[in-house]
Amino acid sequence: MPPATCPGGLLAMNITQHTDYALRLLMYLGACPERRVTIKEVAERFDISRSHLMKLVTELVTKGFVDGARGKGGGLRLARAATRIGLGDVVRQMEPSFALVECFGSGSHCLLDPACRLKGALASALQAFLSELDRLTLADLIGDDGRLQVTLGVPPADAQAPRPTIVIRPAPPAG
Amino acid sequence: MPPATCPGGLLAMNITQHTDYALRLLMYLGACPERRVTIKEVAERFDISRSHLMKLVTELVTKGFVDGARGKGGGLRLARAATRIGLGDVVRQMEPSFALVECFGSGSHCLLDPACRLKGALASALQAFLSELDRLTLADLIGDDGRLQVTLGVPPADAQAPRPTIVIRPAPPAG
DNA sequence: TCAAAAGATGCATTTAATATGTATCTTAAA
DNA sequence: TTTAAGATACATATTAAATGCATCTTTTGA
Repeated sequence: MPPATCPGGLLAMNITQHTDYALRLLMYLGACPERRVTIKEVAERFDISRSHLMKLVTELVTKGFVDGARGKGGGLRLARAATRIGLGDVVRQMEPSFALVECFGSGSHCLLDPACRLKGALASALQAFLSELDRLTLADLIGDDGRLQVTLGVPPADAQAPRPTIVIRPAPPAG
Repeated sequence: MPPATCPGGLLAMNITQHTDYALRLLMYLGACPERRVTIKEVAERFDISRSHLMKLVTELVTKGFVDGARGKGGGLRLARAATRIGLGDVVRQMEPSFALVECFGSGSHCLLDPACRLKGALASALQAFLSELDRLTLADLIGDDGRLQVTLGVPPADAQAPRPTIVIRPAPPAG
């Protein structure tokens, strides 16, 4: 008799820092919709490596969440309005294993196998998880009271990126 | 200004093989409630290493799901009826990061921080996940039609462990 | 009381996923 | 045509998960 293992194992349910940062980046971009934000800026703000963030950005661009522009004056911005970016979609796209849940729905052969009631149970729980996220969009995370901008430390909407050529620093960096 | 990171990162939502096997083991034990099952038997049946399974068993015993007996004639069985083992509880106990969700409920300081609306959103989604699992017990996974026994390849209820050493055991102390 | 069967414990190793870093290339605006 | 940006590719480091091995303890039954 073959071992009673389930082919392919169970659900690899996993929200990694990858998705974590993806959502934060989207929040950051949504918090300053009037300009393009550079990867460098976000990397410093989030205190993660630029190259690391770069991969994430590339992925978000590929998947249609972010619009990136190269060259001088380039940078990132949301590819569409924050109200049209569903949290469930982001998670599903960033964590490929989550998208697999769909195949557990009706019609899957695994539900017919009594040993796979376990899979079915976990799959429906995962559906509940995603459904809850589907109720929210990026706009819900951002809010409209400007408090997120303060927390993230993004410059207010009217202050353009201050890039003075002649800098006078009265207080030397005490570090 | 300090980096806009969230202390402790986000939720590390993660169902590992650890929990996977834990649930399967419990299903196996629930499928043959009339006898003690040895770790060796289950390890062979699931085709995983004995030592690996051993650690899992120790944990399940510590957490009160499994009753293990040492010595000759020892083995494992469920610590209580399958109807009284909730799937949500198992997941919460086996994946410590899941239990942390509770602290995101009302009263947590993080919900007051607008930047942490993200945490709140994920936390409520995770609650939905666990609530869905809370609706089921181990008994629901096992069923009562004996099909799981066939799938797992456990001996049927009336056929005692075939160890023909010419032992005549009229009524083994089932407690 | 001793031997064998079982679980318990501790540690070392392997493996795989994540995360990070470096270098180079491409694009586009000033 | 220089410079500021993102894109790509590859190498490395870090960490968690999984596995394996050796040894100890408990308990039963001969």
